[in-house]
Amino acid sequence: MIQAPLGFEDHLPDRLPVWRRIEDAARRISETYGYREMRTPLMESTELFVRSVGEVTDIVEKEMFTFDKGDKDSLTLRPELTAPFVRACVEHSLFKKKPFQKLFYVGANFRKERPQKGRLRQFHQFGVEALGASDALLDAETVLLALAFFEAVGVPGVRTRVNTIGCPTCRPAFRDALKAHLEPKLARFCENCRRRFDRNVFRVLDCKVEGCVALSSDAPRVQAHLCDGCRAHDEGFIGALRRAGVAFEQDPRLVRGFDYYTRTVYEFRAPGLGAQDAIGGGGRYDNLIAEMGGDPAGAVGFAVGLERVVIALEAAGKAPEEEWFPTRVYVTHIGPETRDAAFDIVRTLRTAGISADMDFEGRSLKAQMRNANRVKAPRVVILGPDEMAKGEVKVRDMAKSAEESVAVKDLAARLARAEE
RNA sequence: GUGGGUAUAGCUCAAUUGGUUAGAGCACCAGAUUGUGGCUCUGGAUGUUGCGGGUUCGAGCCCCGUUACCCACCCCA
Repeated sequence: MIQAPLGFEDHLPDRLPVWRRIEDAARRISETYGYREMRTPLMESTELFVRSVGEVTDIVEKEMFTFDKGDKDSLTLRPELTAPFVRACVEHSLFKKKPFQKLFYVGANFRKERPQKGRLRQFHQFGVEALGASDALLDAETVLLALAFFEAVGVPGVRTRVNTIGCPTCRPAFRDALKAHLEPKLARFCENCRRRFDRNVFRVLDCKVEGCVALSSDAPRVQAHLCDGCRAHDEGFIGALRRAGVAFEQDPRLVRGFDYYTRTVYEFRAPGLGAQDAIGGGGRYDNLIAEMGGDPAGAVGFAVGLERVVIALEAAGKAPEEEWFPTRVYVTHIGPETRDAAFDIVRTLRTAGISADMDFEGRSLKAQMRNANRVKAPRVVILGPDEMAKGEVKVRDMAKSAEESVAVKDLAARLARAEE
């Protein structure tokens, strides 16, 4: 038996209503906040992610699905959508047309990691990007939008953590101070932290190992090293959240994995997700547009993991298995001589915009009725030899168990009325 | 890449200390007076017990290997 590749999942019909609910909410909320949907290719030049996400990140080092390795035209299945969005805006000169763009996406991403709960190789994200402006109110707007989305789909218990990580002006000094502070006691940190020390020292602050948390508890804080611009920005962001009445936690240990983040970073966690409890995350990336060849301009955005939203909903008992039945009228037939006529009726109803279906397996009337009931069709048309001889059919109201005779030529109009 | 766990019907799970034709519920199919759904009743089909080897008179059960999946580490949504 051939099965789906590791970390790739089918979305069977019974599971789809949950996904539709989530995607509909994402679109509705985004548009309420003034964001427009954009779609970009599933593949991009490998170079795009190497330059944006960062050469020494896990994603670029070992998690990309890359084709034509080494080739100049090397392509990679997108591991995230921020960089592609910036690329598309620059490529199509959207910023010339309008320097400020508010865009959102719902789509698939790919990372070649070991799957576990809440982590797949093909996963789906909903995200928004406010590109071309540096107002701290936008950082707050994106947080509010994400929270409105969680509220709309019904994810309970979302906790918001925020932090600032400075900018290229002030971050180097903080990094040096952090390194200087940690270096003397490096040997007492866990193996991972010792590795992080060289790769991305800020991640040491994110370590969950108790010993490391204790060891770094008196480490220097970003706040003490922020430049004036970053400090003012952070205050603007925090102030806006406070005025909006958002419950959030300022966490100096919060850091982000991608190179392009500057200033504001934030993360949403939800219960029930297992080890991967981040349901969404985002922040500001003020240098990415320039790096992609656009005129320097700020941007901010987030991404939400939709599989994790589904898990959170399931954990909260809010994602019951639903079945989606579109058929409104089920047309039964008795004997082969009425089958063609039944198909004609189905065709007519569909043309009139009424969702209709019939049996194609040559089953008994009883079986056809059972099937009509199973697909929850509110009405059943019964066409037997007797009815056909009179040029009429019986229309059965399944809920009322009542039947009436209707001339075939009046059927579409009669059922259209019943649908209203 | 590393560690741990699991593997029996379409699904969820049973199967005495190793012992006969591996069972149940749900789902599926067919019936229960002529051409009529749900509820009920009756009947029916369905398995290479993941795969390969070993021990044994005898293996779903014990041993070894292998594969797949799950969870976790790393990192991230």
